[in-house]
Amino acid sequence: MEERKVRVRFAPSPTGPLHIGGVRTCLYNYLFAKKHGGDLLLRIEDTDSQRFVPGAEEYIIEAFKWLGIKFDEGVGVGGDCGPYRQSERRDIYKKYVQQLLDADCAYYAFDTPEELEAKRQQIPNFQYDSHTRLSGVNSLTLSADEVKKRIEAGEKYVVRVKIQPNEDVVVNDMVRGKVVINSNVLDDKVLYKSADELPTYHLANIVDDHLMGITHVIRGEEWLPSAPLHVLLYRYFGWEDTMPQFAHLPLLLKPEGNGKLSKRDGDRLGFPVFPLQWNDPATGAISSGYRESGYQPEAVVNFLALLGWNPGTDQEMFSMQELIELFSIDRVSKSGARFNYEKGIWFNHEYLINKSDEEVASLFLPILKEKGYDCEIKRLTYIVSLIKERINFPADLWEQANFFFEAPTEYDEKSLKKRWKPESPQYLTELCDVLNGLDDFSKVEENEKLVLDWVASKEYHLGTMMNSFRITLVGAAKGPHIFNIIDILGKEETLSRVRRALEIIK
RNA sequence: GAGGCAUUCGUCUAGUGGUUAGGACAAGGGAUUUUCAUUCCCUAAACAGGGGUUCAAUUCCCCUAUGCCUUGCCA
Repeated sequence: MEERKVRVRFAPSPTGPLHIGGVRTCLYNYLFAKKHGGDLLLRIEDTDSQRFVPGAEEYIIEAFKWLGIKFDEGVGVGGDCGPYRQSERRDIYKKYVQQLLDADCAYYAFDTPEELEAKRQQIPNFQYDSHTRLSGVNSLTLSADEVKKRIEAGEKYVVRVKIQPNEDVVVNDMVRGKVVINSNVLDDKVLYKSADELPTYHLANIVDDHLMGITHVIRGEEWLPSAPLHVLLYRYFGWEDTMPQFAHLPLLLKPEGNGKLSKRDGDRLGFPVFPLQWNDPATGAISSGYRESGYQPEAVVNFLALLGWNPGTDQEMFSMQELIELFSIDRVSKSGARFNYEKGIWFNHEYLINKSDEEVASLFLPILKEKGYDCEIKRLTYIVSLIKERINFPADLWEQANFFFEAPTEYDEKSLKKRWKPESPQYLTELCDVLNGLDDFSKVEENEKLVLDWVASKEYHLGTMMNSFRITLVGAAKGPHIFNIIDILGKEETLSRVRRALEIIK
């Protein structure tokens, strides 16, 4: 077989917001494609007309745009293999369904959902397969005329794949190696439903991957059980020579308890499970997103990349470029990964503190405005430089810096108890005079030396002096270097805060 | 029930037929700091169990257990 250009696809179903596990799947596809100089396509698998949710497609596109994952082809970008929305490919699928029917690899079935449900109730382990298909209402048990009559009368039917019994089907998985399954345990899956004239996932998936020249199918482990069916479908179609290689990724598991990560875990534990905030059009419910929660897209990418893959070194911080260079499917782990969102927070912290003060200041500005304050970017950058290391999210900036904008109106009791001494009022009264004598608060080091020397000459207790001073400015025993604080506050505000505190604190 | 996949510190994971089984997050402790935080250092923490194979198994094989996935006219 000649070397084909790598082409992979991400094929979500527009049934709601994109789950974070889907984001990781797409990321791996992207990394794999770029690593090998190939293409990533976006295909929308909307063959279930029942579950279509408006806005989901736009959401998906916006989410990957935010994350810096670019599609080379597909919905939203175009390409030569379109349309890329399965609902727009009805006619294509019909042709291929017919091919399978003609090859005796599929058959019509008229059993109603109710009849099938009844069988499942009555017969333990019932499945539609080579053992049971002859008891069904289908083109294998009905005469050709009868079948024709029913179809022409508009009776609803489905087309099922006719699985050949008792053959070992081999799936060569890039992550798991050789997986062998006997076709006896496979059932005659529905390939096509006349009700909406659409194929099911299995058929559409194989036809599209083939037509779109997909070389590697990288998807979640939940697909592994149906991979043998897919292999068989390639065989029945006669496309085995260009069948893509499969890679089934380990699942993302709940942070605690059992099972795979779900939306509810996020609600319960307080972290997002979606890349962007999602406002459910039907219920009006709002689900939080990584973007709106203040995560940096680079942090999300980095975090997700390491959940199920690692380069085999101790390095943990990776740019997208590095990930592309280092990524390889054989370093993908086989077992499910618990979703450890605390590590995600750590990544966000790292990315935030690695940003320049100016960048972080620009993240702070809108938050500040929301609080009703404005600030010169230069001054804000200065403030940010003092508190940047303390934050995990941009929103934390306010908590760390609010006292720069709002004078304390009350004073933390614990701090007072520990740091406010009987001599504090006198100390501070005298300190005011000293501060008043300073000509420029921006001379941080110089001022500090002057004040410290003064304290030493008076033989005052430095800790009491400075901590009391801090409480009057901040309202508690916390915050960055005090001479930076008064530099930002300015002489007037500094003195007024001290004086006011002296009146209030008894 | 059936089929499949998996199993190294609490979590994400590295790793090897002979290692003090490594790193990170989280946890605990300490140092630094005029406060808080940061930073730095330290500590505790794992090869699911049982059989083989082998001089030697966490590593290879088998069994068991456990977990997960699938079992829809959803994807």
